[in-house]
Amino acid sequence: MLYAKVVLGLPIEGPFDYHVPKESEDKISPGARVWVNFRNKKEVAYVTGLSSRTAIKKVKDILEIIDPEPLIDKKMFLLADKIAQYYCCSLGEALESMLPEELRKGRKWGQSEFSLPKAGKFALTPFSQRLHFIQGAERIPAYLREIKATLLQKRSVILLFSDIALAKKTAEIIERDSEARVFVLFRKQVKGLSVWENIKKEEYCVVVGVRSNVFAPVNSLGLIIIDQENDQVYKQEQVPHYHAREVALMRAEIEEARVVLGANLLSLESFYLAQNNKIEYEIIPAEKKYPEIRLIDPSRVAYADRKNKPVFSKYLADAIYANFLEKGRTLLFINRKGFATSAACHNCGAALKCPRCNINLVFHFDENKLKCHHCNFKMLLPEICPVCNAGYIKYSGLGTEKIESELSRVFPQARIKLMDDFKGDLSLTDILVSTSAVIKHKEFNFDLIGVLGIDNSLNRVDFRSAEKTFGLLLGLSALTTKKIIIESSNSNHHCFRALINNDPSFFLKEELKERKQPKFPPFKHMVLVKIRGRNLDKVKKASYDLFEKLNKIKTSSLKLISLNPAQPPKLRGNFYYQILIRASNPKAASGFLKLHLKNERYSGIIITVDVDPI
DNA sequence: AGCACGCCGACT
DNA sequence: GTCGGCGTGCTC
Repeated sequence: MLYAKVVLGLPIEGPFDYHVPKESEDKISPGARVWVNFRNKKEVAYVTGLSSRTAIKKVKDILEIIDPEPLIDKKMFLLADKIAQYYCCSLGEALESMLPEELRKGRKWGQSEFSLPKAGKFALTPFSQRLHFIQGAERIPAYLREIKATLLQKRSVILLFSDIALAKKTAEIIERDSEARVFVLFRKQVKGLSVWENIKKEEYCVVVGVRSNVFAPVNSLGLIIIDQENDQVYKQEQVPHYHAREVALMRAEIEEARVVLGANLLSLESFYLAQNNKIEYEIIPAEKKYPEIRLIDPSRVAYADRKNKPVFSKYLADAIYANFLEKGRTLLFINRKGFATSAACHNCGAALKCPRCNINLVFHFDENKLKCHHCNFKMLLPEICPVCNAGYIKYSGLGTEKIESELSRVFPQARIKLMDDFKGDLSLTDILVSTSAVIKHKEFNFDLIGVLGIDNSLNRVDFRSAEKTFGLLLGLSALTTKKIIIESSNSNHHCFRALINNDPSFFLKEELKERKQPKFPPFKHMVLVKIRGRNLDKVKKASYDLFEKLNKIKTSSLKLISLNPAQPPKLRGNFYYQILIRASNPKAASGFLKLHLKNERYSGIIITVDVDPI
């Protein structure tokens, strides 16, 4: 008798034993997909091993073997295993996240006639030589250089970009520059499976795509390049919540490949990695002239219109008008999305921070209190600002929505457009009003950029708010060679000091210092246990119960920090609570959670784990 | 995750 | 008496 051990793409660990029918014994191998009957449903399963015995009494038969040859090789298993351990998911879930949709649904694929050359043994290179960081706007030539060197060794290259359009555009450039086959691969692509098959057939090639392309089925992987690696899109929103950068490092370790991380501004994670491993990072100097940056404190200057709500300062209004008279083009940037979460003094602009965590406090209407979402610190809303002893604290969020109509009122002669209904021709526009969507348009060139409400972005309840804000400002600075006027009451913030001096590395150094004391990433890891359900009382009860239970278990692998309603607390009919955990070692923390969440069952409640949440 | 089994309340 | 609510446990 022969039994197969299989795993499924479900949040249950397994493996499960199935009987291999006599006539199929020589047709099955580990790594193949099979159809099985699992709890009365026909499901795709992945064979992890074979055995002549089983401890299970009622074993079902395998219904059908899908792959005559293994689909998943040893390296894929190793990678899936690392992902499952790090991101606290089952092996089956990790495996499924690596495969294209069609294969997960049991579709057959054309086996490759290509057989790998005798596993070429690559020299074991130390970690620091396998990693390379590139900071600066003109990164493509550096990528081409790295790609060329890798192809020369007849090894494959995987490139990840933050969006599909950029991936396609760069694929064309690479195609022109090199002789190797270049593929574009992404999920939900027409004929995606055939592209996937073709990649498998190539001895070595270049594959360009977005996040999931980190799993491209190339042979002899030599290099993974992640462009704009600080972008949040590399984090997957569904289980398993993997980050392509982390997976790239895992895969590179298995396949002895190099990793190149590029960005206008490196992520704090990468910067920390570089510092810890004493890796010099390559800084590419910009060719464009850097604009003059001017900071205006909106609490200390006159406004364009005193009667109405202050929308923008007189200084900025005058500059826009002067620019208009000279037929210059203005961009007015408003970070519309980042609003109304912090409490700040209306006089001095200071945001109220948690004395323990140094992050912004959140105002809760129901209790009229300020709370820290990290450690549960609470305080009553003070009437007087503790920084300037005057003014009054306001729940912030200026009326930015009305910017466009305000502009039309102040400048009736100007042609004003919103980015949303912008139709590609900048020449007919005097003033463009936009959110961060404008940053993608690297071809834009303004004579003046006004930045409004950036303090809302800086004061957000998120330890990454400064990093995100600086990234935003850096992106804006590439859209002009002349002048940027920023309204902010935080003129001393390292974010602006770095911007004025065009020194991103200064920002990274300062930001790293800020994160050290509160043990924020990249110093420690965060883990979020999310509890969701349709009934708020049940979710609440289950959450408190779970928090208590986890808190009672003695462990050094993690520290429970807080239990709070999630942001947002209600989504698509479900209520969300979350337990925030700090850990030095995500693998150990995941192991702990897997072990102890296994027996935690609450009716109508679903618990998921997000390691390194964004 | 999703589904079956099972034990207590309102009903033709 | 039974239909059906959801709490609990299991999936080879």
